[in-house]
Amino acid sequence: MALINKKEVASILEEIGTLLELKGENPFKTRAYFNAARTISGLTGDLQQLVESGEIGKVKGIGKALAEKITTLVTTGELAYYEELKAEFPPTIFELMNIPGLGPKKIKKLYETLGISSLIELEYACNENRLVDLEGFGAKSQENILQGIEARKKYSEKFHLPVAEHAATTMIEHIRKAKGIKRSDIAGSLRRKKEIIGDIDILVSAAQNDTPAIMKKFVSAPEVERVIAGGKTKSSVILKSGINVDLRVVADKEFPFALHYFTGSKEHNVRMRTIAKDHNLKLNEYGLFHESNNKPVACKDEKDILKKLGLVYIEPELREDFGEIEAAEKNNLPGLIEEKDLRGTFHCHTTYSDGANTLKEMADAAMQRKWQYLGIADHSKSAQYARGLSKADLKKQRKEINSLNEQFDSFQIFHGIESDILADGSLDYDDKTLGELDFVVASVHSRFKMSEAEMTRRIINAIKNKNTTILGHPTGRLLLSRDGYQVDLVKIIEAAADYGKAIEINSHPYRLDLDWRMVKFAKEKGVKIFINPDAHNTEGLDDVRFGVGIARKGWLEKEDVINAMEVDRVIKYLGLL
DNA sequence: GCCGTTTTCGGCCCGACTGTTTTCAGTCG
Repeated sequence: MALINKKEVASILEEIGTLLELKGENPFKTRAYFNAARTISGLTGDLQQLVESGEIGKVKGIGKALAEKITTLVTTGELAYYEELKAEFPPTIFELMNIPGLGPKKIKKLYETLGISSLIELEYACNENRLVDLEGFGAKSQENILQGIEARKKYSEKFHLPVAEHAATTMIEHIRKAKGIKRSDIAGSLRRKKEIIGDIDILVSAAQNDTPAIMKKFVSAPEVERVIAGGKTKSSVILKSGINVDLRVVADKEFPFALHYFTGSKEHNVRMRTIAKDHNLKLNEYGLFHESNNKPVACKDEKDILKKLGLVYIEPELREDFGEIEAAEKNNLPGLIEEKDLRGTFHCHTTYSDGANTLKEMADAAMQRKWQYLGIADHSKSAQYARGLSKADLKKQRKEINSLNEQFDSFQIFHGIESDILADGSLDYDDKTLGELDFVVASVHSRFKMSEAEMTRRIINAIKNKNTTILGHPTGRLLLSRDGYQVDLVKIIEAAADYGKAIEINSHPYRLDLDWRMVKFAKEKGVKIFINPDAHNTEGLDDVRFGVGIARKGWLEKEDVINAMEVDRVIKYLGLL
C-alpha cells in the first residue's frame, strides 16, 4: 500500500491547479483542482478507506475524473498526469507565483518569451531592463516586480496574530482621527481569528467628500513604508513591519455589505453569492440587489443580510465554508464560547521551572483577571533544558500551593505537571507521583522525527495512561517556523474520546495547537477541551484570548471547555472529591 | 474539472485597481 496522506494528495492537486493555470487551461477546471485540494485537506475521514470503498467520488466537488486521479495517487503513490504536467515547466517556476502582480498569464509570458523560470532569473532580467519592452509589461511593472522580489527577501509573507493585531489596532486608531468617519472595523482574516495573518483589511464608512482626506490619513500613517495602490475607494500600503494593509472606504449604507464581503473567507463568500443567486438576488460589497431590476435590498447590519438570504447570523470566526452555511440554513449554529466565559486556566509555568514569575505572582495575576482558579503545570524531570522538576521539587511545590490555597478566600491553585511523553509513550514519573497531582498535561518535547505511525502510537499510549488529564500541544507545531511532528490527529482524537481524556488548545500565538479544523472534529467526537495559555509569565495568561478565537473557529460552546466551568465542577471533573 | 427536482449541456461570484493600453487584460481578494 502506498504511503501518501491527505496533506500530500492536497498539495499535489493544488500544484496541478497551478500548472493548469500556467498552461492557460479553462479557469473553471483549475478551480476544480483547487477546490478538491481544499476538500481533501479538510476531510476527517480516512482517505485510504474512502478510496477503497469508492466513496471518494461521492464527496462534493470530486467527480469522476478527480476521483480516479485521487484513487491512483492513494493506491500507487504516483500520478502520470501530474508528472507530465510537471515536466512542462521547471520546478522553480512556482517561486514566481509569490510575487505580487505576477499571475499565471504573466509568468507564462515571461517563461515563453524570455525563458524566465526562477526568482533569480527574474531579478536578473529586471536589472537588465528586459521587461520594459515585453508586451503587457513596462517600466512600471518591472520596477514593481523588483520591489516584490526585495520584499520577499526581506519579509516572510505571513505574520503571527499579536503582530497583526497590534498593526491593525494602531492603524485603525490613526485613521479614526480623520474627519467624517461613520463606522469602522477590522475585516479579513484578523476578524475571522485565523491562526496566522497574511494582510490586514480595514473598512471605513464615510460621506464621499470626506473620503480623500481619510485616504490621505491612511497612506501618511507613520508606520507606512510604501504605498502600493491609492484609489478612490481602496488603498494599499506596506508597513515598516512588512505587513500589507488595505483600506476600503464605502458609503455608510454599504458598510454591512462591505464588512461581510471583506471579512471573507473567499470560499464562504463564493457560497453566499450562490445562495443569493438562488434567491434571485445579487450580493456584492455594495449591497444586495434584485436580479430582475437591480433594486437594492436595504440591510442595516450583517445579521440583516443573512436573514434576507434565509440564514441566521454567522459569527466571523465560522466563515470558512466549513459547514457553517448548512448549519445556518437549519438554524443549527453553535452558541460560541467567549473570553468572559473562562473561569480559570491550566498549563502555566512558574519559577519552579522555566517561568519568569512565582506561584504567588501567577495566582495574583489570575485573580486580577477575575478567575476562580489556576492550574500550574511546570516542566517535568526529563525537560532538563527547562529546569524540569524532580520529585523533591514537586513535593516542595505542593507544600507551597497548599499553604497559598489556605490563605485564599475564593481562589484555588491546582497542582499539576507538564509531563514529557517519552519515546515509548510512557510519562516520566511513576504512577504514585503522578497520582498525587491534581492534573497531568502530557506533552511531547523530544524525538520529533519519528514516523507518523510511531508518533501516533506513542501519543495514544500517553492518552491511555490513567494519570493523563490533558494532551498538551498535540502536534508541537510552531507557526511560521516549524511544522508539527507527523501524527494522525484523527486517531489521536478518537483515542482521547475512547479514554475520556481532554485535549488542550495551546493558546500561545506561535502554537495555537490543536488546530481549529481539528477542534471541530474533537467536538464532534465529544472530546473536552482546555483553553490553556502555556504561560511563562503573568502577561502570558492573556494569550488565552487567542485560544478562545481558535475555540470559536472550532465551533466550541461553553459546555465543551473545561476551564469555562465553575470551580466546583472542575474539582469534580479532575476527580478531586 | 463539477454539477443538476427547470438542465447531461452550459453554466460556474464579482468588482477595484494597475499598467498597459487607446478600450482592456491581468491580478487580487
